[in-house]
Amino acid sequence: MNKNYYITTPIYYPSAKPHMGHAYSSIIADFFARLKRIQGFNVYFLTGTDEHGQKIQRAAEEKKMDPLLFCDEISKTFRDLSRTLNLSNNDFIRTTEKRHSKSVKNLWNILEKKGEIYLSKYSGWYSVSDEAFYTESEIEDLDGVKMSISSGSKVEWVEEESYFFRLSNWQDKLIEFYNKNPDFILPETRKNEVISFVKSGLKDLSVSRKSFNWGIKVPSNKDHVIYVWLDALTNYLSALNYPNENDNLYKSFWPADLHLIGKDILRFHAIYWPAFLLAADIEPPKRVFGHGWILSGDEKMSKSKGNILDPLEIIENYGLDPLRYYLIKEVSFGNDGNISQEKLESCINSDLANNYGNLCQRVLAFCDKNANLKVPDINNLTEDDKIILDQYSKYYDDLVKYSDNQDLNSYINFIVEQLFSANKYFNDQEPWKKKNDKLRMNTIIYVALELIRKVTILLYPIIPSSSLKVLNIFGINEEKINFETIKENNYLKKGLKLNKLDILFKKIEKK
RNA sequence: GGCGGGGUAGCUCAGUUGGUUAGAGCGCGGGACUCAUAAGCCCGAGGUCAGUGGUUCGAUCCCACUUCCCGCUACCA
Repeated sequence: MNKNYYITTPIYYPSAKPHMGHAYSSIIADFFARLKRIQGFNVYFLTGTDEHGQKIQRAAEEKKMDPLLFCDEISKTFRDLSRTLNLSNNDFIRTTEKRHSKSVKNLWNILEKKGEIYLSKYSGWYSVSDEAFYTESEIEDLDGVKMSISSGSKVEWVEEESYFFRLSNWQDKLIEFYNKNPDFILPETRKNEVISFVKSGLKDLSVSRKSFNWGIKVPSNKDHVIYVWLDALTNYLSALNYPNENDNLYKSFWPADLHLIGKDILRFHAIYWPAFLLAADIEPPKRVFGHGWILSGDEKMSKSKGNILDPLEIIENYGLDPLRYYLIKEVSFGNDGNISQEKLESCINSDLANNYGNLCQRVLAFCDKNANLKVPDINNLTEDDKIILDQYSKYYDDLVKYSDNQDLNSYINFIVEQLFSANKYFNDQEPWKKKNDKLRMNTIIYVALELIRKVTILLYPIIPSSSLKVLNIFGINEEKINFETIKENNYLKKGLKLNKLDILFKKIEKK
């Protein structure tokens, strides 16, 4: 059985500072990376920055900066964000690195040698900011300025020699590939879009530019730089030391298990990328998941509307784990999600402080007062005890299935249910009325501690640092977290001295 | 214009391979308790499951049409 798992975020385009969308992609990817790790997988989790292209070149020129120095600066803000988000990434790749250009050139050479790339001429309306050509019908004239109708960005007439990738040859093979791999594109609705686009006919794709030079040079023709998307997508290979196919990383982790991306870059990942790879005789990734956008009050966040929720500000004010929890819980994964500060606060108070945090607190405090803060010796388990403890083994296979299907919402719904029932259990058993029945009281404490241990393991991928604080009371550190142990009902050994636990999540005072 | 997804409680969303009283969380009203971050637990109010028609013994779920929202895509200009 292959126990390796390779997951990637998009590499971010550093023309602007990080926003909530970047944070969301990264947090979700980190969730799956951590979840797979505690399930025993050897996980390779990659993120990074995409730094070539005309947009970057112009932005650097405006600041009178060397483009690489310009990228250094902004790439660093993304690297910092990874740390702020507590990402467990194994690598951070930049497309300006040598290992990357080597990899891209190699892929290019293979494609050229196989006749998949040819030199021709392109003319058309080009938008620098969109990095896309538009047909006459896709642009409009506003006061003498030509604009793209769809994106509203300025286009200019470009006529230049360009290399083309024979995408048109791959139409049928792509359809065949999608049919053979029905879960290659998720969610389903995105897959439908891609397939209908491919079926409507693919044109050869321009894969080089002569009009600027901030990029990787075409090996056989220094007048051209390689199209940013062919460049960028290859990062997923470069990080594994491609083209060294004998390298351990490459052998272990390619093809990628999951490219997690936003729906806006689906076409590149679900059409161009597998086409490039198939053409180069490289196995395509196993899955591309296009998640939705994070919206603020039903609208895309924008400066003019003043509804921007800046991830750094939110984290500063509320903490990282609450943001992670909120985004994972409240956004219906795959769909766009509306977020707001009010909802975040309500989520922190109800779910994290009152439900989970208080559960830990009440059980620990009770154990402290009545069992010297040690795992107590227990009596026989009652039916009630067993039923609640066994929920985890009962739904174990489902939980694994949710992990493999990126069914984030079912996964967290299970957790929330368990939190409610753990609180209910403690309530119904009324251990504070069992002063005359120490054994029963101890058993209730024991069961409650086990429940906290189990649910906290499930919570770890969502709120890693808070979960670790809780697992620490049992002496479980990050390396020891094992998903399978949620099936055990007697993991905690009697007499184990428990560590104290501070308040996990402070409630937000209502204004 | 074509294709796809969707319109379910005040809000955010589940769900139903068609079957007796349609679910959760939050919010709201009431109750009993006290180990706990005045947390937790119990009970309740609240929905013509977008509209109309059809198939069926029976439709929120299937079909047709209408309407609104979203995504992908085309054409005309």
